[in-house]
Amino acid sequence: MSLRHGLLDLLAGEPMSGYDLARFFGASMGNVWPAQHSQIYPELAKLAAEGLISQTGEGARGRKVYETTPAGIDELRRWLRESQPDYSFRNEALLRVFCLWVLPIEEALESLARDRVEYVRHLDYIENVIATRDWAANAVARASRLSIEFGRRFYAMQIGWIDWAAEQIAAGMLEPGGALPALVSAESA
Amino acid sequence: MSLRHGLLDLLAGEPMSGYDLARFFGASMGNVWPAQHSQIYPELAKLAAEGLISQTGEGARGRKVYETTPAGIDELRRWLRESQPDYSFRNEALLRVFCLWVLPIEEALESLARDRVEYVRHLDYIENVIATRDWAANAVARASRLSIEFGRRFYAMQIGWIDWAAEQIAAGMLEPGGALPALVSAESA
DNA sequence: CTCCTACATGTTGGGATTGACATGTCATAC
DNA sequence: GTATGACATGTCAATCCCAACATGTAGGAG
Repeated sequence: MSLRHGLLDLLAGEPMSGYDLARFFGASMGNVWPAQHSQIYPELAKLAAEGLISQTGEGARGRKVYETTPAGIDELRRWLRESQPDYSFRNEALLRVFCLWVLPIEEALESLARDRVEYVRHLDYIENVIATRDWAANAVARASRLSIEFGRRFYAMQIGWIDWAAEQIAAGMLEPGGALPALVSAESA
Repeated sequence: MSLRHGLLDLLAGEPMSGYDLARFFGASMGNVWPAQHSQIYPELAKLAAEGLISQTGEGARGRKVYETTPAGIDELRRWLRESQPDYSFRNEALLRVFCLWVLPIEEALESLARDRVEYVRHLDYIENVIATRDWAANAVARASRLSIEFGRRFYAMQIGWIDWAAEQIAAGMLEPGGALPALVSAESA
């Protein structure tokens, strides 16, 4: 039930169409709550039916522009106040690190190196965004600045962590060392 | 399709039952890939049917102990090699920060303070785990050490970030400042 | 000997999410 | 004029995932 609140937030900051949201998600909120257009359009219809957003404009090619209503803002407020956040998270890249011991050292290092490239790319992008956008424009933009700062620190942290992990592995941390003889796989047989 | 690989990894490290896995998930891998027992049991049945794990023991109360087969290890290896990781992630706590501008400054700060308590708790727990467990025992444990280090840095980073964000907000960053007059909600009317 | 708790494994209904399918419009370049 | 690509909205089937339901066992306390 979080997508709807993300949409309410975005549509409170600036009236937008589903198409805009789908693209905008990729660049901003999509970094903390990804969503495809196939999920966004039905959710917009539901929000509109509940009066939490309203269609305030129409454009070419059937474009529908929505805006969060005062009731929508209140719902956002209610959500923040009355529900406690779910702090759990999924991280597939990290799950892979758990499994890295099944690969030869060289491949494990390559895997981490690929992750590193990804994180550096994110960090560069974020630093560019921070330097380029106008973060004082309105309250929504200012709140976004808080979240994007999280992203900056997050990716910087991950790069540091990858470098540490690679160092550990290079120093022989994952070497079999005689452990787990039962796990010799068909491949190595 | 990541749960299955998490299970393959855990059952390669140590033969376990679904019950063990469900509890173990909460303490280790569950931090990067949460799963309920209602998801674990059917997945174990599927993995067993595919020959990627096999039941190697039986205990009291219908307990079934599974172990990853060599074919399962190979599948783990294939997964790491042939698929690229999905780097996207969901973070509800961060989504909330995006929305924090709808709350009075005081409440926004309280919200961050609650998050901080949570992160400190995680960090303390992780530092205890790092100090207590035997991380040299086997390759699986050594690989886990890499992931838990991520957790340590992740929570430390978040605490630093929260403190920064709270400072920004306290300094008036979210103050309306005349912006967004259209967003006055029913509540403040 | 009974009650309670922890152990242990399942199923089921529903909501969340994705990828593929489907449809139609407008602008521009050729 | 027409082909192409970006714009724009939607649906559908399948999967993922969770909360709740359902069932039964072993051990220990009293």
